Order: sequence, then structure tokens, then C-alpha cells
Amino acid sequence: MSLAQLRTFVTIVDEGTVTRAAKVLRIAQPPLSRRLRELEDELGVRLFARTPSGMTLLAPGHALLPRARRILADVDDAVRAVRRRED
Amino acid sequence: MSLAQLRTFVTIVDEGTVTRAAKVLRIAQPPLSRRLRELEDELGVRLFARTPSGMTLLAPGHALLPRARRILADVDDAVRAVRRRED
DNA sequence: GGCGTCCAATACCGTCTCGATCTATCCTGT
DNA sequence: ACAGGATAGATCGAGACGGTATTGGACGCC
Repeated sequence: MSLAQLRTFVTIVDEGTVTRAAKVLRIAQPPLSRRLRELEDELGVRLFARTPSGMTLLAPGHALLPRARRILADVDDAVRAVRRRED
Repeated sequence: MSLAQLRTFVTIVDEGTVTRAAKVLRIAQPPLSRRLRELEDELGVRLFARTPSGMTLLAPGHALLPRARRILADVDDAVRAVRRRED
């Protein structure tokens, strides 16, 4: 489990499709698709249902989403907090 | 900022020296030392003071520590929560 | 019914990161 | 002065990661 994987997951949720998420993250679609697959494999869970019009969250995805957002927010907060001390 | 870097940081705090942290993380000491240095460079902050007897936290390190612990705990929690749904 | 579009998944390849090993230097304690 | 332990640097090889090209499936439109 990496922060890149969590960012991948959250961005796909927000954008609705892997292709759009890839554009937002400035990475090609195939690597992002693979990163999601690796996250699912690692968790042993299917996070999304693949539909012709995009990706829709499944139950495990709903369980992960708020936690992923919090982790990413905490990371940003940690970076800011440490840098602030330094001034 | 990666989870590996955060684990590096927390483990060095807990173990007191880079060498002992490296043993715990099952990695050689030089790469771990470098990983810490890269974290400090990335943050633009010195997290530890290097003393002959090991590493002691500086102010930015104290700011980071509780946040790092929480992030790592949240990651573990997220993994467990998602897997639990799957049973 | 066939064509174009949009989606994700797969295959293949180049690059760059990351850890291991070896070496050097510094400091402490005796 | 010497021995032990810690940090730091250089080099090398393996694995991860991203990019391009391509495939396959579903939908809409003419």
C-alpha cells in the first residue's frame, strides 16, 4: 500500500473514469489502470465495478474512501506542519 | 513523501540509531541512512541531530512524529477495514 | 448492420529508483 | 593511541514504474 496507490484510488473516484484520472494525475492511462489493479490485488478486494461508462464504487471501495482521504489530508498536513516550524 | 520514508523516520525514533532501525526494517544501514537524508532534503528540514550515540529528535522531528504515527496507524486500519468487508 | 467513439486491459520496452556491498571518516571510551 | 560503532559516499545490479502501441468490449449514430 503506497500513497501513490491511495491517490490513484481517490482520483478515480472523483473523476469517474481511469482515463480522466490519468489526465489529472499527469500519467498515462495504462500505468494508472495497472496501479489500481495492483492495489486491488494487494488488498484481495475488488474496489470498483468496471462499466462501459466508467468505474463505480463497490462496497470495499466505500469502506476505503473516507480513510484514504483522511490519510492523504494528514500527509499534506504533516508536510505543512514540519515546514512551518522551519521558517 | 512516501510511507517508506515515514516508517523509516518512526523506526529510527523508536530505535535511537539508524543501524538498529535498519535491522528492524530488514534493510542495510546505508540505504536507510540515505532514505532519511532524502526525507530531510525533501522537507527542507533537519529532523534529527546526529550524536555519537545515535540520533536525537530536533524540533521539526517532534512536529512530525505524532503525525507520522497517526498516518501509519490509519494505513493499517484502512487495510484491515477493507479486508474485513471482504470476508 | 456497420462505423466511430469511449472505456479499460494487455504487451512490450526503456529508464530510473532503490537496496547491497565496500570504503572512508568521525567520535567515544579505555 | 587504539578499538568499536555510527554516519556518509561511490558503485553496481535488480526491480519498479511510466510511456507507447494495441486489443477488446460496449454504446450511439448514421
